[in-house]
Amino acid sequence: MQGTTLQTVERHTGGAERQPAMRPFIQPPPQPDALDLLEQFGATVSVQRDQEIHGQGEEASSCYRILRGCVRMVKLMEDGRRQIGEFLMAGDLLGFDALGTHDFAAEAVSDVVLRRYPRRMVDALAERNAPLARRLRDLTSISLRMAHTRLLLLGRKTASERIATFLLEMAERLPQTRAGVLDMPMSRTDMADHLGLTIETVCRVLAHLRRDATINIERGSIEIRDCAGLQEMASEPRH
Amino acid sequence: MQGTTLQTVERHTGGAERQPAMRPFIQPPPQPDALDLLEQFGATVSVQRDQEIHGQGEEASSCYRILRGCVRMVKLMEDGRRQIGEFLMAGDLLGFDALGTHDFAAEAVSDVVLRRYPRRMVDALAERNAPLARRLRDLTSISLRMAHTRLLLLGRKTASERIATFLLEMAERLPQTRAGVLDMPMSRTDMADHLGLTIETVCRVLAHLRRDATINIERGSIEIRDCAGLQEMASEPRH
DNA sequence: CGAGCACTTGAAAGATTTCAAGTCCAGTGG
DNA sequence: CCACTGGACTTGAAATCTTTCAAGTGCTCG
Repeated sequence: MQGTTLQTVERHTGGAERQPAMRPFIQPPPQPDALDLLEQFGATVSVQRDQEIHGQGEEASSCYRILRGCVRMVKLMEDGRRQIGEFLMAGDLLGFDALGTHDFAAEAVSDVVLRRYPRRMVDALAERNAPLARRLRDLTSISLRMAHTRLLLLGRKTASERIATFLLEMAERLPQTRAGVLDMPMSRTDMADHLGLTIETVCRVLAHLRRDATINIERGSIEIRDCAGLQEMASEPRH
Repeated sequence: MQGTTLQTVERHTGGAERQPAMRPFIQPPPQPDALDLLEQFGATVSVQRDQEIHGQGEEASSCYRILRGCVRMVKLMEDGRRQIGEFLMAGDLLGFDALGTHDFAAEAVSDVVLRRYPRRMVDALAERNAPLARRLRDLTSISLRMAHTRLLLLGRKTASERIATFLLEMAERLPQTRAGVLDMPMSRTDMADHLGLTIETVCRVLAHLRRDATINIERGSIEIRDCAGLQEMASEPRH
């Protein structure tokens, strides 16, 4: 299904392979994880920037763990309007919450390395392993919670609130080389399609934040200079 | 937690109780369902219109099956902005996809009868029963799929498209007394908060559809007269 | 060095919201 | 029984936020 875009780098047989050593801030989870069971069925694959990992509506025959890079989950309308459900980063899981087919297409925002597991195996193992089954359910619940949070953002927040919320979320999820400096792998268009805005509105709000000295904008990265200001602007929902 | 708003009508001990006989169009699922296991731990409760079933962020100690009536899932912001994640109808399940705490508050749109199950039991049974565990995971995946569909609606669809999509969705989910006539238990405000619009915009779009003879509006119900027209207007995403 | 693409910025247009009246109905009390 | 009140719903007009349309900048790649 997704064969042409994926280049199998290594067909793995041994134990759990961890993150590449180059990014020391991405720690493997120290605790044992029910998902570790899957490791023996994993294969490491590379996907180039803008290549599709799987299509929308495609049968969910694999799921993935992202080892490196950034992935966008994309839904398209007939006329080209696009919604990015979420961005996935190194360490995130992809497709474990699918039900038969993928709700979104998955595309590489940057060059991506991921570990692929056959869904057939995942389901078979879960059938006989209650902790794994539980873990998978919780994983899906976590995705659901994130989607619910985003409903409020898209339904009720203003453009500035959306941008502020997004920046804070990225600050939590992205590896920060220097304090407050976020590598932003996605384009302005991607941000816009994630936040339900146009690219121009994204630019304008970011420009406004820059003039405020709330953030600093550089090529491919954004520095958060006034985190508290952003938090105020984000209008988080009642806890 | 949710004690004061819920009135326990019956503490049940026997087998699966089905829908009340008054609404013949709500059929109990004929196939056996892994969830039937829970039935012996269920209790039937009634909740009056506008009463809370559980609060937002509250510990998810129970889950429910809706036997009768309509429930809204609500998220509030500090300043009162409100997002309704979804409406749940007779036959729908509530809280089975929660993770520790409820993402939304659940409120009765109309008088509601539901069957309550202790989550502790649900989890305990799932631990020892793989089909049930699988069923619960699939349930959560279904919720997630619906949320993902709604992200596109809120992020990218116009007001008319949102209304058309909503009406068609209700047409599929609501019991229809007469062909094409939908009992709409929720207020315009509820619809607006579900669709990320204002009440005025909802009214205006509905009025426009009425002038078009696409729908007919009555007290508490809407008749769909041109389903194909609505489908065209809804701009469904690529399949 | 030129082309192309991502990004920015300004100005005008437009969709939706906000503000303001009304209407309609159900329930209440005289 | 009927007027009254309040809430849900409608509708119009003005305001506003965001988008659309247009240009222009700057960087990267060939």
